[in-house]
Amino acid sequence: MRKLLSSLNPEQRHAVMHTQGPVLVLAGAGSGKTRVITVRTAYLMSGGVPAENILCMTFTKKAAREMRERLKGMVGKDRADGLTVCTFHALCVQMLREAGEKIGLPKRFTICDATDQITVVKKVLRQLHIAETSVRPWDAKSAISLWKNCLVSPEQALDAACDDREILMAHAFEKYEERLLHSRLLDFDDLLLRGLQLLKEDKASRELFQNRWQYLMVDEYQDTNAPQYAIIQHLTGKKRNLCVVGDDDQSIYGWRGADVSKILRFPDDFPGAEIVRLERNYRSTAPILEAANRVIANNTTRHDKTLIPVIEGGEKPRIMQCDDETHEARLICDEIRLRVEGGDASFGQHAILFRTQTQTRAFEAELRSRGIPYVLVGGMSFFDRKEVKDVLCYLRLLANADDESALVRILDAPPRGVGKATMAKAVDWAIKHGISANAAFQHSEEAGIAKGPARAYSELQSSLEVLRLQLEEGRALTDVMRDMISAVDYRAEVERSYPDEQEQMMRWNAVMEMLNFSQNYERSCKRKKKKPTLHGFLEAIVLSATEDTSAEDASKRGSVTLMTLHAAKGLEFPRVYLVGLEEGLLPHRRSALEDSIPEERRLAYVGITRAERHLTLSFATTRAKMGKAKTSHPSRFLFEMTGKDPYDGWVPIEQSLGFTGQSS
DNA sequence: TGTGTCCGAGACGAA
DNA sequence: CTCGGACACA
Repeated sequence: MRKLLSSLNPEQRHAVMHTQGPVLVLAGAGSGKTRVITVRTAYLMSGGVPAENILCMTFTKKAAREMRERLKGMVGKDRADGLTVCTFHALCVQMLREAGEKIGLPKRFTICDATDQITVVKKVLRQLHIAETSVRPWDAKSAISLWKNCLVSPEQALDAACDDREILMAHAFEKYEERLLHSRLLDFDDLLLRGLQLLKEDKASRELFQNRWQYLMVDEYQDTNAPQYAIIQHLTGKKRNLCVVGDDDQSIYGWRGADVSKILRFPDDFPGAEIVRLERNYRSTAPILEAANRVIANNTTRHDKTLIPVIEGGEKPRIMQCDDETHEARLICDEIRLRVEGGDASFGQHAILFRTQTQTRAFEAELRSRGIPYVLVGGMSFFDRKEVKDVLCYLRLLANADDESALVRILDAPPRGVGKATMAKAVDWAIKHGISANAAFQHSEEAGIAKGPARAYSELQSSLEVLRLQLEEGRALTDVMRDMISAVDYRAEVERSYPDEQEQMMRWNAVMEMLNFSQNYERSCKRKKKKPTLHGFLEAIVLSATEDTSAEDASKRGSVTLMTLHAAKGLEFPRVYLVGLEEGLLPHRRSALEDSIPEERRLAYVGITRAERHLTLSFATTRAKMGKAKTSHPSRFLFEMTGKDPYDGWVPIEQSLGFTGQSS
């Protein structure tokens, strides 16, 4: 422990050793904020605080995983296992599973993801006779989510609506909530809202959890939104043992209702709070920090601070001009391969960061064709595959027969004689009577559902019912799942949809891979002496808390990391490629309309400050949009960074390859 | 009423 | 290029 403490600077040490009462750590990127949390946790434990009484909260699962890894290294695996290190959402699920019935939550709710939200939104838009051309489902989903994350009710949203579009979306919001309720679904935002409701309304639960988690730590506090903030308030009991760390320059979740002012208000919320500032950057070289400082200085409303480098020397960031996204990917992948083959670096030291998920495609193709190992973070690429989603939806239906959005998805995969006309009738009737579509099928005749489809539907449900009973009797999840796949004849769907035999094989392999997942889940439950349940399995997947991280991390160590800037926050890599620095992409096209250029700038800042030694910024002069090549212009952030026209300062492609630059 | 195919519009970020 | 909706056919 002494060794850990002596590795900190005086300010960090102060924050670590100030264990009683509220502490605010305000600091720039790379100044060791997260280190404060982890060492503080170890310090608390060395002082006799049981691991079970410590709660560390993060915003992304990646950050949670990373933090847990670091803690394992400090206090050992066994003691780290007792700690609660998770995202706000995972925390809420835990609380709700334990005590959700206290606030009247249905016992068997299912969590739904963004795709399901869109499904539900589409349905309510149709119900309200709103054309999808006037209100795009995706936009309505975002608006609803933002409302919920700002603790705005449908009524309040309607009151505050100032144009037709907002009125329509507010109406959709109201219906959306109804539909979710009847499907026994909770979306991600509900997890926070219900978690908060539980803490607020049920005194016993509140005291239970306050007592359990006597020491709270929150990473990236600048990203807390209203429900998360209120959850922290309620969990922090009279003892007020709360330590938050954050940086206003890294606030990148405005679209999720995060409010930077909360970090500034902390001393008012928690009078007597100890405030610690960390200003020295231990992560990056001076030239990289200079670029970061220059960009972020263009934001006007911020705490004026400059990152002070500890590491001296180092090479300047490079700017790379490319013809198009394929060229960009090719150059970067070639360079990575050269570096690794030359013994200069390992694959695991490289990260490729981008603004949008669609940018992954070109990189994945190039990496794969070179046989370079890579890990795609956050994109859930495996779970996004159609066949995997289908299987998951069957599982959801198994867990919750009322789950409408799962039902819609698999009803005709494979076709079984009940199609969308029937489904529409069932849903109409369900909406009219305030019940689920599943319940409406029980009243087929009244709902005007023809005999044939009605029978086909009940055949589906009864074959699922058999499996449900088997689960209740304790049959292993993986076995039930295997039977389910054959009971619904999913193989037929794979064969029907993909005439190409090789593709068929790949798709079917992915389905089989799901069985491995459930087996791993069962195994990890056994390790933790928990009972494996279908609900638990689905939650592990939707929250991506799949405990099989050791395998993932092992492979990651030797792999290039591909991720969005949002996912990259809190992480660091020796060699970073920040790609697609173009107007319309970073800053994103939408940000101009929403008046959120400063947030885009912070996003760029986050990207730059991930780099430890080498930073490469790239832009393409043309980029394919919707299958067509469009001209792109270099990002204003490149201009801000260099103080001159990007075209003037870029490193020619020839030089960016090979080993022309000095290496430190 | 269910299924197959063609065509047209379409992309932000995380849990 | 990739999804989902409309439309034609069974």
